[in-house]
Amino acid sequence: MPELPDVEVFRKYMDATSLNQKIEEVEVKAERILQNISPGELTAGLKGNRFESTKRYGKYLFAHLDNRSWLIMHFGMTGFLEYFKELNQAPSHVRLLITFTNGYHLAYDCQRKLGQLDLVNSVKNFVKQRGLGPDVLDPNFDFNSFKQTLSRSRAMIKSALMDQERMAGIGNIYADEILFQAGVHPKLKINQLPEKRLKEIYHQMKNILKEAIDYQADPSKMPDFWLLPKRDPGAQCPACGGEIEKIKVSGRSAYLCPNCQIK
DNA sequence: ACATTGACCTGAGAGC
DNA sequence: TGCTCTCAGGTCAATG
Repeated sequence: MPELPDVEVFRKYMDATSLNQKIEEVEVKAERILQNISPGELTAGLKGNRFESTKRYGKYLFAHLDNRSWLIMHFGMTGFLEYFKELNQAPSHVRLLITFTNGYHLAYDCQRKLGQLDLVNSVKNFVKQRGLGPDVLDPNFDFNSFKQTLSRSRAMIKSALMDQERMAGIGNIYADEILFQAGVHPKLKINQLPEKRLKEIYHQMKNILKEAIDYQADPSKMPDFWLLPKRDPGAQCPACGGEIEKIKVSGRSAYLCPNCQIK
């Protein structure tokens, strides 16, 4: 679930629900989610404070507190946020439960516990220390920067798109969508791609991610010509009607149309 | 440099 | 119904 578009949707959700309310209670239900902080420290850092604003960088969500520190959220494979009133409405795998003084709760749910939570003082330092590349939707990340970060690389294009140190935000399924729309086979090496193809990938990358946000990152709202809602071997290619194929690329499942995405 | 594999975790869904 | 198996949208480390 949580690639750049999903995280952007979570960010907006948090803005719409959880800002400017005093945090009354904090419950850490899975210590393993915490990065460099103890449950006590996290609780102390949140309690009595309010979230004032949010920020997203790649697949990370940051919530600014009025004590000037930032709650960092990464969602792993299965994370999401849920705001609700009654505890019996809580989702199934709550790992952090925040209760506001208005009686509502904000839950960070993460079934597989592969997400991460932390508290830091500076987003800039965090991004730097993590070695994250530019956020893919940053307007400053233009075609030249894109080309630059790929230059002289012999990596497979799909791996490069997903490499958070090159550029931050793209994960397995949006990489597949981008390459499908660009008509590029995921295993092609970067140095096998002429500039024209790279331009097409760049263009699709920006558009697909923006549009996915408009669709609330919900596959059921995405257009018929997208591959994403049809990730299923044997499904029909929305472009040519051929059979969608599933292969492994850098250890992950890649879905593609062997007819439309030539090697 | 880059690909691959397995580990980290838990549970949904498929197949029997 | 219940059991077993496979797989999952991420990242990290070890290995070739």
